[in-house]
Formats: sequence, structure tokens, C-alpha cells
Amino acid sequence: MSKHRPTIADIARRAGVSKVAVSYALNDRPGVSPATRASIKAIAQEIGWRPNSAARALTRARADTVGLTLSRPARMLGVEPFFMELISGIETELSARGCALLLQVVADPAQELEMYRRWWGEGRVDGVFLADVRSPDPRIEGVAELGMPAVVIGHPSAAGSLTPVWSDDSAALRDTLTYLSALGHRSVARVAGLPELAHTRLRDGAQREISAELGLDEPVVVHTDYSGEEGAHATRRLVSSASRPTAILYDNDIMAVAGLSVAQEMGLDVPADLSLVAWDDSQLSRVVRPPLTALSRDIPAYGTHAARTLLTMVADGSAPGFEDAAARLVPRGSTAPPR
Amino acid sequence: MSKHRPTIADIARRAGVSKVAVSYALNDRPGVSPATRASIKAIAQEIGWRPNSAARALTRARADTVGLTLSRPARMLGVEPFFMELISGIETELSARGCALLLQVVADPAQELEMYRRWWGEGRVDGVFLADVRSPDPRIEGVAELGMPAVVIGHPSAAGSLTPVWSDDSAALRDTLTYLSALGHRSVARVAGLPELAHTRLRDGAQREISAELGLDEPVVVHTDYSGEEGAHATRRLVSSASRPTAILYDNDIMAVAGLSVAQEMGLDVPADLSLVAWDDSQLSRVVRPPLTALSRDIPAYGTHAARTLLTMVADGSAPGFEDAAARLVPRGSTAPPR
DNA sequence: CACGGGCACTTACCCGGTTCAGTGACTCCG
DNA sequence: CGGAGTCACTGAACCGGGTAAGTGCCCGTG
Repeated sequence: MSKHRPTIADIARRAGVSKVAVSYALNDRPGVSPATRASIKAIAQEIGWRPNSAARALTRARADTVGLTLSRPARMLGVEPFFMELISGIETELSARGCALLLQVVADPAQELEMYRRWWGEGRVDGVFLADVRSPDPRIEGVAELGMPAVVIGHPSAAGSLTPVWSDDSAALRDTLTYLSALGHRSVARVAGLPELAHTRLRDGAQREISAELGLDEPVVVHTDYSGEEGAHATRRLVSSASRPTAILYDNDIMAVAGLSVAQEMGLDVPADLSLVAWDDSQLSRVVRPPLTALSRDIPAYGTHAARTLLTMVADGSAPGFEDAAARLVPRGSTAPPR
Repeated sequence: MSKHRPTIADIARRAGVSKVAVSYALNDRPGVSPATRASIKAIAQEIGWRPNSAARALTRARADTVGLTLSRPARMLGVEPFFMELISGIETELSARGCALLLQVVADPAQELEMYRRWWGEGRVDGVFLADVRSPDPRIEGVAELGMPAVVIGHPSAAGSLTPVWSDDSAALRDTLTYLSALGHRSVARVAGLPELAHTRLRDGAQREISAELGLDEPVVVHTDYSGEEGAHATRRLVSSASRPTAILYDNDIMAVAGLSVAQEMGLDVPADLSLVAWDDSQLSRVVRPPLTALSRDIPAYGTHAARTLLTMVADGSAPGFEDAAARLVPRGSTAPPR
């Protein structure tokens, strides 16, 4: 067993042809007879040849790799099923097209841009995803400047000149508030995520607007870091305030579970005294008692769409944005008419 | 702004020297005067030069990339904080050393080996991590055969000839059972993970052994797919069986939370009627009521150790295995003496 | 003042695969 | 039967870096 990995030169030697013939044969390009092609392919198969990705990248100026960076602390990331599901969906599409995913978890958003600069400069990636968009987000302009294909996972209004893949949070919010309003709720608070994230702002605005439309009270919104701890704390504050809401919407499910525990601990009956809704639906929502009414969406599919869009951009230089399905409200036991 | 990324040839032209001089200068190798070196570096900086990773990989036969594949379905992965935290820890070490992580989520273990073969054959990675080791696991021998540096994230007994990075589950289990035994429990069941995983088997064996040593009942172990649904179902079965256990240990926290809900729904008081312990401790354990007694470990640190070991292997050709700290039992409100 | 040695830098070639411009040999057709 | 056209294949150059082996120059030294 020779030490080095086989190259097309090895195949050429064995087949008694030049490496060019081998290259043509293996890439299914004209210029070699069917017989030669077959024998070359057989030899390649036999000695287990694989194209060296670096050599190929060098000539084609293609890395067959796209990048994704995430900048939340480890313990926050872990608890959010969102990212893992997103990544998983992204990879479904990528691996079907022979493309790899470079992942980087960094400490802060500034480092993300630096990472993108490096990846692009080094020719390591053909494009990137931008998640957790802030407003304003220096990455947007930075990436656009580099001329690097990029897909923003988030609303067009925050994507600048980049191509967005998003789902309509406003519609999901409308469904939810309409449903709660129909149940008779007038005061619906929200325990929101990081205020610097663009989608948090959008949800904040939409909630205010839709609440006004539906004739609900001006909503109280508490911002958190998405952790269970802050979710619990926010719930405690909301529930003990003078104008206690009759329903609370949480921006992720760990906070919703934390809120549920707090409410029950404080002697409130969920849903009779307090209705709860979780944004994003994982196993967690179904596992607690009562099971949580949730805004459910197919996150792997979301990732797949984002990947498909990015690959189109890489191939064609541009791609249309893509609006994914809005989250669907799944009523479960945590919502009911207020007492 | 020129279309193509700057190369050392561009720098050489500007500086009026050969590309070799530029290469020497930028790599801090002797052969250029301090003045020339400085001016070359200044030019490189100015035009934003970055070494092309493909070109570099081609000569050095180094990809500066390591790989990790995961083969659980998207919805399982998402809900397990373990992997995200592990990845995050891995990256802390990798990014400090200028190494990237190639991630691939695949459908089944056979595809993982195929992926490793491809990555290695294409020279895309310098080494890989193996997580979720099965017994037996074809990947172990497959990877060893390729001669590819690899670190097994799991117990040495399952790592074959590969280098393991592990933590002592047996010790953690001993602490837990000793603690429960001291509280007065005699019948401690376990809702375990996938039976085909090596670490599940190891835990099963250790639990039997330690239970016997401590004079506890022969433990009932129910295997699941780690989902909340199966955790709930297993709990229901255990609790309604004739020989109802007084304490249950869960192999992950989502199942523990599911178990807690089931127990409460069935009118049991946790911890008075039933004590619960979760293996692996995330925010989830602290957020529910009562908060769950858990086996806590520093998973990001675990990942960091694995990455460090792998990089050593890549650099030196081999590396000693590494035993990480065992999980620490953190008693919370879900455990108490049995009634 | 010739010679050895070190310095600063260059020429030539390599990595592995792709591309372009040939080059014979063979076929077809007027 | 001669010229055009096709086919199968090859040589050389290229991508962007890296390395080994020179080359020319200046210096110090005997």
C-alpha cells in the first residue's frame, strides 16, 4: 500500500495515456473513446482515486464549501434547537450537491465579519450564510463590499443588498394575536429575545401594530438573552405587575417552559389564569404539562431553502430571495379563554 | 477594485522582487533583508493579501481543516444541547490554531464512514472526530485503515486502535447511585439512550455492577431514542409497573423533563414519591419545578480537549488519549429520601 | 589581491488537476 | 484521389503558493 493518495498521473501511467486523457475521461468530457474512458474509470475505481479538492479548487477557483458563523455563547446555542435544525436542513441540500459546510462559533459579531473576510480572502468558501442579523449589522455591508455570495437568513428589510430567505413573522404574530383575541384576551405580553437582533425589532413593531388593529392593550414587551433564567425572571415580573397580562408569548421554547414553571410555582393555573404561547416548537413544548401552544415551523426546510438559494447565487452570480412558509399556530393545552 | 484576489505575484511585481522573495518575507524565513521584508509585508497588508488556502494545501498537503459528522435525525440533534456545546468547545481550540471545522449531518452511520473516506481521499481534512460510537462501529476500523488521524469522543474500550477522549461515566454513576442509596433508595431505574451506542452499553453494565455492590435492586433499564416522547412513555411504564422504582435516572435532560411532567400528571409528588436525576445538565434542568438534580459536566471543555488531542495527532502523528473530568452530581429539588 | 564565506535574491521545478492549442490518423465526399 | 473535417489523444502552460539549488555581490582575511 503506497503512502500517497493516488493522482490522475498514477491512473495515466497504468492506462498508458496522458493525464489529460484521464482528466477528460473522468469528467465525462469529449475527447476520449468510450473504450478508453471505461478502462480509465475502471482503474480510478480500482485504486480508489478521489479528486484532490485543493488542486481542483485552485484551477476552478471554487471551494465547493460554504460558510456559516454563529456568535452566541455556547450555552445559549446549545439550548436553542433552532440552529441545529437549521444546520441539519442546510446540509441536506449541500451534501446532495457535493458541497461542504464550514462552521465557526465565535464570541462576537465583529469576529464574524473578520472570519468571512478571511474565508473569502483565502478562497476557502464560495459563499456564506448570515444568521442572527442585527440592526444595523456591519456584516451586511462588509460582505456586500467583498462581492461574496451571501444569503441572509432573515427579513428583507434587514438584508440590505443581500439576498434574503425569510418567513413572515408578522403573519404568524397576526394568527397568534387573532387567536388569543378570539379567546377573549386583551392584554398579551411578550418575552422577547435579544433586542439588538433585527427580527426581535420586527416582531416588536408588528406586535404593537397588530395589537392596535385588534383593539388589544398596548403590549408589554420584555427583552431577554433567550435564556431560561431571564425567561423566568421576565415572567415573574410580568405576572406580579399591576397590569398583569392574561397571555404571554415567548420568543423561544426554553423561556416558555421557564415561564410555565414560574407561573405554576406562583400558584397560577395555566391556562385558566394565564395563557402561554411559545415561538418555535420543539419536543420541549409537547413534553411539559400542559403542553404548550406553539408557533411551529419546519426549520430544516428553512435551512434547505437557504442553502438552495446560496448555491444558486454561487452558480449564477445572483438568486431571487425566498419567502418560506410562515410559522403555523399549533394550539395545545397552554391557551384558553381568560378567567 | 480588481476582480481577482491578490496573489504573491502581485506583491512581487509591486515590490520589484521575485515571488520567492515575497514567500520568504511573508513566512518569516531568512533570505530577505529586514528592509525588503518590511516593505513586502506593508504591500501585502495594503492590498489585503491572504494566502490562498487551496494553493497552500496543495504544497503542504495540509488542509488546516478537521471534520465531524453526526448521524442523528435533525429533530433529535436539535434538542440535545450536548452537540452544540461540544462543537462550540471544539471550535474554541480550532479557531485559536487557525483550523476550520467541516461539519456534516448525515442520515446513518454507514454514510459517516463514506464521508470520512471522501474527505480524506480528497484531502479536505487532516483528521476527524468520531462521536456517538456504536458497538461494534465499522467507522473505527475504516478510519484506522485509512491511516487518518482521528479522535474518538468516547470510552477507550470502544475506540479500538484510535485515540480516545472520554470522561468516566462509571464514576459519575457511582456518585449518583451512592447518593441515592444514602437517601434510602433501593430501586433505581434508568431511562437510557440508544442501545446501539457504546456508551449506553457501558452505562448499562456499570449500573448493574454498582447497584449490586451497593446492595440495590437489580436495575430496570429502558432504552429509548433520546426523545421526549419515548422518555415520557418509558416513565409511564416504569411508574405503573408492579415494582415501581423510587428513583429514575435519565440519559438526557429532555427525557428527564418529560418524565417529570408524566410523574406530576399521574399525581406523583417529585421528589417525595419519585426522585429524578438527569444525565447532562442544561438550562432546562434548572428551569422546571422542581429543578432537576443533574450530572453536570463542562461539555465545551470536553470538546476543547478533543480538538487539542486531534491537532496534536495531526501535527505529531500520534497523541495520548485524554480522560476528562467525570460528570459532577449537582443535587437539586428532584431528589429526596423515598416516602 | 586572490579567495572563502555569507547575504540577498533568483531560477527552476513541484504539488494535482484543468485548459488550450495543437498533431497525427482516419473518414468522407466531390 | 486530394482536400476538408472529425476523432482520439498529447505537450505545454496555468492556478497560487512552496522548496532546493543556484547566482552575483560584498566583505573580511591571509
